[in-house]
Amino acid sequence: MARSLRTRKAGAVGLLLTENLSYAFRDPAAIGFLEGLALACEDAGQGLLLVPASPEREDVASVHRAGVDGFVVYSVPDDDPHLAAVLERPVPTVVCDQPDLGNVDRVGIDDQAAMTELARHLISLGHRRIGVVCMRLARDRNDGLVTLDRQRSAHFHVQRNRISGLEQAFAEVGVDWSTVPVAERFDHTTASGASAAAQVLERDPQITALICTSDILALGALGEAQRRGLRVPQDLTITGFDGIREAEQAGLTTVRQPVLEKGRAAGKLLLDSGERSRPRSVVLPTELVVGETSAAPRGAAEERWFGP
Amino acid sequence: MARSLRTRKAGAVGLLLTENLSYAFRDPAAIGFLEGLALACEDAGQGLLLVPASPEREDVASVHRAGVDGFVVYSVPDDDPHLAAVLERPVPTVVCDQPDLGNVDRVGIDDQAAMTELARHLISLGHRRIGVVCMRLARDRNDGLVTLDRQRSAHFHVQRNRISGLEQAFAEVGVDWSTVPVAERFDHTTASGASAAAQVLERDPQITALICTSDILALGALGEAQRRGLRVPQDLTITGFDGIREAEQAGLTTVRQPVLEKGRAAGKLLLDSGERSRPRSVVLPTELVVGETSAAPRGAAEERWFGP
DNA sequence: ATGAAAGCGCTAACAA
DNA sequence: TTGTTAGCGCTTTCAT
Repeated sequence: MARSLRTRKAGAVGLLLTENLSYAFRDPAAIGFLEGLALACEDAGQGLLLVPASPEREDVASVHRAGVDGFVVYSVPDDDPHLAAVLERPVPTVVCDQPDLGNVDRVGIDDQAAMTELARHLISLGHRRIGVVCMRLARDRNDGLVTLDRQRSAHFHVQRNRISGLEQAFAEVGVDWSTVPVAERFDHTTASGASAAAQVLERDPQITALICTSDILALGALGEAQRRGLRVPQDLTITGFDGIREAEQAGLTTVRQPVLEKGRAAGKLLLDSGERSRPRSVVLPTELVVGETSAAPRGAAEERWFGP
Repeated sequence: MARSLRTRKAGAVGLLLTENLSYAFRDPAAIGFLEGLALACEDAGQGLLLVPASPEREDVASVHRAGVDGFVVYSVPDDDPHLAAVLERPVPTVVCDQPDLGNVDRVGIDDQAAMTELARHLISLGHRRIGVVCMRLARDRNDGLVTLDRQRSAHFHVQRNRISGLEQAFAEVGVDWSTVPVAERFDHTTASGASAAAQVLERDPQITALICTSDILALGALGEAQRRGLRVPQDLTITGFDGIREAEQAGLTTVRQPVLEKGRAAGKLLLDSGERSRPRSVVLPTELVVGETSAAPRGAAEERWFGP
């Protein structure tokens, strides 16, 4: 410690993720991101400190005491006190999946464009009546249907942009977004996906497509559909987001994002000592993956045969 | 840093694993262990520092400079300089899957007994002519068949004990261990499992069972068997070790060990401030999982019908 | 060359 | 209560 104090080097990178620590090893997308970040760290001979910052606790001390030379901030709400604490520290920082803060390096994808592309795929199949299952939108727990206002003021950049990408695409074909049921879940688990899917289907049993903002949620929704005797994709189209291995195995229609590269890019940006003149921004490409869980709704298929 | 220096508390636990850092997020068994460790850390409000210590580098500095209140050492060779460096530091330490060092806390399983149980299962099925695929046995790379001497002087406690459990069980039914081909691989990947399986099968095409010391290796061996047109288990029995999800999905016969509990136990032991009088040792239970990749060899089956 | 001393930024103990 | 000071263990600098 004395050495670090004197040399002003800790030899480690801090990772802030506003989840329980163990989440980093439970969520496949997070694991991929961390593998990439770890790759960058090992190349530079740096350690990787997972900073505890559970969403419940307001305990910012862990950020202050973290012995690190810089921070990577991964997918936290933009009003998170831990994030504010990180930005107060005079060390380089890279934020991931965050809005542009103006003065720090950024890595991310174009969530809105990616979701718009997915929406257009569904629209071209004929879907007009849809439902949405999304992750936590703010720091408070709100396991239920979401008002328009809450959607638009969501503090998670990723969720806000994915939903707004959907809204935009569906607005182009005349869908009134205020009629679209959106169910939010605090915990990112397949159980959440299942219960949220159930909630949306109860609200509007006529939907032909259920769009989930993550693969984990979509896999849960898939289970719920099966439980209800709904065939996918004949009776219901279900889509995810992320492109995790489990989704691929399930044949899920989803958006693939390069999670490992995202982590590696964040690490490189942080550890690349030079070029710290102005904030850099890395936007990685995404890819629509059309699997076996999306198809034309039955009504649309009939329309094609019998005319409108 | 100054705070940590003054209070003599870093607020973090160090994890030493002699692999590239990113391995922690690539190997399912390691991920499970880390999830458990992270659970223990988050309960105590502690961070988790992954200390870089690649097997190639002899760079012990990362251990010295790590700002941590204690170390968990996971599956390193017993002669690893990083381990020695950890033991020199005056902080509590818990070793995992290591031989009894006498003066530090330990968490592990009974590898030898677990492997003996697996061996007895195979023996009862009638297997006598076998081959083995194992992980790295020492710090040097030796991708090839292993001499008896190298097996016995292996520096990885886990591998040494698993192999010796096999030897012991098969010796009881008259198998001369020096005739059993054992292939070692430095990298722990399915590709390694495949190439090692190929090497063993080329050395002795008559073997009826291929015992792998990890599920990852076994999954690779499964692929190699398929490539060679060998049906599993009719033509060849293949077994693994660990009980990872992927193994379960493949129906692999294996030994399940509670990796998450192992991590959690290590963390609890380290963070449990009291009771530091004498070194504690936690041995967790294992369970033989008989899947669909083990069956009686064809010769044995015929013997049963036609008599010896 | 080798050795002594200052100081990194904070906290804990002590003094007022 | 509030204010002051010594010192955590190392490195770096400066003097011998």
